[in-house]
Amino acid sequence: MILNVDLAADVPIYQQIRDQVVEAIAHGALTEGSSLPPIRTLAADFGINFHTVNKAYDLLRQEGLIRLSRKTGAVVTAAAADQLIPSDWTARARTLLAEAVARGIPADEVLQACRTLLDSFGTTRQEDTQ
Amino acid sequence: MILNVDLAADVPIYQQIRDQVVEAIAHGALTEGSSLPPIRTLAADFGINFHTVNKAYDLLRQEGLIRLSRKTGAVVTAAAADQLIPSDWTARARTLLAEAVARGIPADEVLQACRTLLDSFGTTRQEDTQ
DNA sequence: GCTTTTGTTCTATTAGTTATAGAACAAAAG
DNA sequence: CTTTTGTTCTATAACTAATAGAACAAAAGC
Repeated sequence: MILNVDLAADVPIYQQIRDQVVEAIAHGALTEGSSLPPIRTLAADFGINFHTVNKAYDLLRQEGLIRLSRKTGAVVTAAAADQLIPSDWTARARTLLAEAVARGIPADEVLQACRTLLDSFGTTRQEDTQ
Repeated sequence: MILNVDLAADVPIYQQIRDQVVEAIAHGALTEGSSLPPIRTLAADFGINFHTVNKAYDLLRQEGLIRLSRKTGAVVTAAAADQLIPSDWTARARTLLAEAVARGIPADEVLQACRTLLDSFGTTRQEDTQ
């Protein structure tokens, strides 16, 4: 699990941590039962305050992606199978896809870019650790 | 052009305005040369401050989607053909798609949702105003 | 010419967010 | 009993979002 934070980016640090954990779960780099580092450890590694890491973990807990407890720390939960796509996700996707189309990028290119990204998530799972 | 703002939403008002204009351009409801309402008019319609609308329009101008001038107001610019997908767009798409996959939604369902959204952008253009 | 309309720019204030800091608590492992 | 861990509290500084008011400048319309 390699995380990076960019203190100068316009994305908040706690959001960057949250996003990278989400991507690691999608890639299969983090699976059910995987442990995340203790908040104080991760904060020390990044040279940031532990409250910032705590905020990122708390957000992931609210989203149901990890569970938190004393001593066992932060553990990735099982993804419930056959989930429905939440309407707020669709709304955010609509805005993001519209942005590309409004800029003049052909719809089929946008869809291909999505396909490529989704394909990249399937390539780092247990069976084919490359 | 019908715009709506939700004062209680966690998305900033100026961002909501910007997003809806982007989606209107993607749908073809706004095309090259279309005029947006004057900032004071739009602000009065929503019951918000004109500086907030000004911020949204300024953002759209920075993105190259509209051009602003006194008296002609805000006008939608032509989308440059054959644009490349910007890397920051890909990064945001990666995070959004990863979020769906991490929640247990199958990749093919996510891709189908993207396809459906992209298809919906093509249905309101000049040739087939339904 | 004068008024109106329009975007633009300036200062200012209030409320909320982000990140930091320090202290303390509580549960559980060793 | 100590250490490790998440959790909770107060506090502060810097930044963002939204509002408010004033004023400016260019161009249209009369």
